[in-house]
Amino acid sequence: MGPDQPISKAERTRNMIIEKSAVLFNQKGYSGTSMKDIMDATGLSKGGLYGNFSSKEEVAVAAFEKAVETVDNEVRIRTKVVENTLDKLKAVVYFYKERILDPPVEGGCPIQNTSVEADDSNPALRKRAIAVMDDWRERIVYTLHKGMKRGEVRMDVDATEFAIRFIGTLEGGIMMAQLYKDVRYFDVLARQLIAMVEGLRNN
Amino acid sequence: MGPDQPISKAERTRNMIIEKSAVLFNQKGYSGTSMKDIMDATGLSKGGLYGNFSSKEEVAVAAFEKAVETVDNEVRIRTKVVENTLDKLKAVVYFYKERILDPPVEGGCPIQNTSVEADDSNPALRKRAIAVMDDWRERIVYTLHKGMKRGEVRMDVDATEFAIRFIGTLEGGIMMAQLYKDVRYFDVLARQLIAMVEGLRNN
DNA sequence: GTAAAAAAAGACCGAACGGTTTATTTTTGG
DNA sequence: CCAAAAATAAACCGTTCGGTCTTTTTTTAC
Repeated sequence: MGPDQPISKAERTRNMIIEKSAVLFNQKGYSGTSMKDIMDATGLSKGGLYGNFSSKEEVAVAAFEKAVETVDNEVRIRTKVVENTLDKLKAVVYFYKERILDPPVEGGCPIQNTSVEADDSNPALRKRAIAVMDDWRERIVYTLHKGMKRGEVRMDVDATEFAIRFIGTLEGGIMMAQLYKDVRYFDVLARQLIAMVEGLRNN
Repeated sequence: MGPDQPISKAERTRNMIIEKSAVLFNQKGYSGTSMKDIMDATGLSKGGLYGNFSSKEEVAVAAFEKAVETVDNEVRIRTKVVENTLDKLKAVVYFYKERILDPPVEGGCPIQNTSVEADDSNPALRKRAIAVMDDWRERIVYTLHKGMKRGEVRMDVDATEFAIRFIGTLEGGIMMAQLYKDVRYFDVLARQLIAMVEGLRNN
């Protein structure tokens, strides 16, 4: 790491706005969150907000990416501490299982929230959601390919197909658990996921 | 069927409002849909709307139940024409596969849309979403139990657990396909679902 | 056909919406 | 410490929000 250059007031304020609004957008959605909500959450005035962002949508996009980064960082902490490919995938499942009712960003999975709201109505947000989803999928694909090289994962596995199944099943479980506010709905899908991961094992 | 009693103008108008607004709410969500949107879609004025409903939320609740009913009717057409329990479950999967990009109600799965938006912010809608989800799950449980009596389904299957897995996986696939607007993402989860259904078979 | 009842139109309400502008304060680099 | 620059406050903009109320039109039952 180089020497940390001084961070301007503007930059710090901008980050604060993003952090606070990320929670709002994740809980109440894009349409459900007003600039007034963000003013209240940040303690800033209209001028303070529009001096740092040029529109509500720009805040929302930055907030979405911040929310994703926040979740991602927490997941990585858990996957980093295990070596085996299968354990890394299981760690993701266990992470969500533990945090489903106390998520890194209040409101649940930002990808899910943004996808479902933006798919029909907000092209800018939808585009970001797709990019994040692509990233996630490709990271799983990469993990699986590495696992094959290490001899931990069967060679006949379709990595992309597995990644889509993994993410889809996980998100379905998140959706149900969020609706009922009951982790047991996620648990059912989590068992399925663990079985899927075990199915990768190279015997 | 008995003689159809005359339907009052009010009742017809009310149904029309519900049908038109169901599409709007399913596409744009509760916060994203305004009474003006509903006025434009129905061709009615404020007076016409508030003469039939007392609030936006009341319209949204009726619209949600209508949307669910619409999807449900179409699914039933497909499940009714097959006899075997496993075929009935597969018919559900095939139905979504065919209609994922041209859904019965524009905007996708109303349960998903309503669940994800309402879980944090709209208790009335969330309550309805839970009720509908409960119904769906219990119907699958009932189907499985009937399948067991008929000797088509293995007796050691946990029906409730299967139903949750089935719905969760399906909804995960719907979410991904809706985001990408690409049925192939659903197809991956659909294959998983078919395999799950086959796993029920009593050999 | 007519009168009562029901339904719908449309003007109207205050509040909230996203966004702009100007004035003031705070930060910044010398 | 100071002046220029940057950041923020706050008044203000036109529009839209959900909802009400009065008037007009349409439906209904006789």
